[in-house]
Amino acid sequence: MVFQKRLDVGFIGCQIPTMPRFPRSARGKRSPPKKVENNQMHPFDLLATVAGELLEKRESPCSLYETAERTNHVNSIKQKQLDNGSPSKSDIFDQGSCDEGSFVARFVSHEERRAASALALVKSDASEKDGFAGKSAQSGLKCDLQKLKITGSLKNDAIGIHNLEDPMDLDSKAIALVSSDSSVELTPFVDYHSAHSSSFQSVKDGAELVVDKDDDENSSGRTHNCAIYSKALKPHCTGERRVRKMTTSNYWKADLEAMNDGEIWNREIKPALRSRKLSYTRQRTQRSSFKRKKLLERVSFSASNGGFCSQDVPDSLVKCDKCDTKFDSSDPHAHLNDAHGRSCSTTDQRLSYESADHPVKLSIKSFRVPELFIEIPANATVGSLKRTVMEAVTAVLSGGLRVGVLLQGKKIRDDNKTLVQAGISNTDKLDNLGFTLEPNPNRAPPPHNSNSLVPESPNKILTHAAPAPDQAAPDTITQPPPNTTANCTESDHDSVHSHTNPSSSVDQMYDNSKALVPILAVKSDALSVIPLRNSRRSEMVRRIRRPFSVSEVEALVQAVEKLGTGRWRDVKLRAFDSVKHRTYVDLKDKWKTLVHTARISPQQRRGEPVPQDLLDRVLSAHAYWCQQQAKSTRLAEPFLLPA
DNA sequence: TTTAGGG
DNA sequence: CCCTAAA
Repeated sequence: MVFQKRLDVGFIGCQIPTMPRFPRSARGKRSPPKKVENNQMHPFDLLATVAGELLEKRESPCSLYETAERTNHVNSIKQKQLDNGSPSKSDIFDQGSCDEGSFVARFVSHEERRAASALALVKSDASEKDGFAGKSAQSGLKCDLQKLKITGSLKNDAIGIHNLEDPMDLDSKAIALVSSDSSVELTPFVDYHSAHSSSFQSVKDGAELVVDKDDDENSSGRTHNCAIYSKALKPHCTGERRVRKMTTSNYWKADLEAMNDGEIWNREIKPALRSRKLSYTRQRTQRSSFKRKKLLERVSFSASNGGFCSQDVPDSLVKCDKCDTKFDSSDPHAHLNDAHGRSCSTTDQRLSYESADHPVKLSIKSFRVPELFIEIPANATVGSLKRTVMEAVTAVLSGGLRVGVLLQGKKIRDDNKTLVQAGISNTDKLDNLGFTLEPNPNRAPPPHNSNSLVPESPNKILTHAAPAPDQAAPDTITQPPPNTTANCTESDHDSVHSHTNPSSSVDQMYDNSKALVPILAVKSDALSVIPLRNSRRSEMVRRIRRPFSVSEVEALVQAVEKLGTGRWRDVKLRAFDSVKHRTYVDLKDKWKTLVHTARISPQQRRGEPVPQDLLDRVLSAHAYWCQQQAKSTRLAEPFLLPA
């Protein structure tokens, strides 16, 4: 059985200037690299990367050069999406509401309107005391928020967000471009947040999420989750129409639930929402994932209803002082300006820039991933099919991609053309602007977890379905949404290639084998760039979590009762010899947790409950073998015994 | 490679 | 689950 499908990826919005102009050398340094943890994150990486590239180019002419000197004056950035009719509704952030280092993410839903969401990011750096000090000094930890407005264009159905942060602000904040790969690069950003706690609260209609100051990662991560799954990873085919009608939060929640039968939601997200404190394990797990998601979100949220907007704002609307960029926050139409008082972005889509000096703003509604060629036994389970598809997608996305730019169906190959020359700066043509993700012919897909992937050609991935999925291992997040393949066929060409942004520079970046992800650097004032594809990194994938089933526990207990607690290799061979994903270390760890579980009250236990009798056996066996171990130790080293 | 433990 | 020092 062969499947050949195209998957739609993401929803990315970006704004790019018609001409690149920011020297990388001027960017800040990057943070130490970290490993990637979930292979399923690759798509995110990819998207984040692409978005990052695009975003990198979005600095407005006016902001680029002043960035350096102004950097210290800006301490926070705030993005807001204003509700169409009631902007005040989304005005939950104000300077006083956020402590230093706070991170605010929120989603605003429009019940009636289709969807709009926004991510408000607020950050401040304690180390930056300069210009910011003036305002923040008195309030101590309060951060000076740059009010950025985002006006969601509700005309369209697409879920979208206009990312209207003032380019200037971004610059000032120092956008760090990092490899999505290495969570590391994210460090500046992430660490910053992790240093603070964040609360996660749902507002009123439940469609609004606020992540404020706190162990960010969790909360923000959750938030990002939606970004990732709903806008990036989730294939369009799931039903764009349906999606559009959902509020952002509902959307991602539903999305998560849909995928893997809600496993992610139930096991990861929901619990997280319920409890602010996650086990270290979970935190770690989510951390890296969310970091990436967070990055992606930063950029992807700029996507709007597939719209593209740009407009000049009268200087009178802008009050620009040397240190702060200000604009009327009450105005539903965001007006951002740079130090020169020039408006850098707004929401009116009617106007467009024709001049090469003006930035071209666009949003990428979605990316079409390269065609996948999958071969899987007819008797394979749906679950395995899902995994297979996911693996294929992951392999493709992580294997190196290029971005192709299509204008009115024609591929723009000349990377050196300016957007103006290519006709991309013309608003009218933007509707016909599209982006595609293409396998990078120069890069073979990286080794993957599943040995089932076999790159066939630059455009195809031949996937051999893994044998029968092991029943003990529940499918997890590596699976794509259930309806992925089913609906993919429907994905209309338009939705895939429609609006997007043009950027001849994108290709160049990929040519350089560098992928960038924009993040708001906490400390560095400059932009940092980190190569995405660390040859090695892609290989380092954190294993997926596979909770032990009761039967597995039973087998483990039985084996340990027989062999003892110090012979994990034997236990493995005895009881889990055929279960490849359970290593002796896993068994040892599981035993450890079992012992712990058996010692705590039932109320404190989480996850699938383990029969008490089993736990009793665990305790007795553990006690017995510890005693045996002690005895043998005593015999071996009698002199070490206490008198 | 295995164990043993901390993270 | 990950990471690692030790064995």
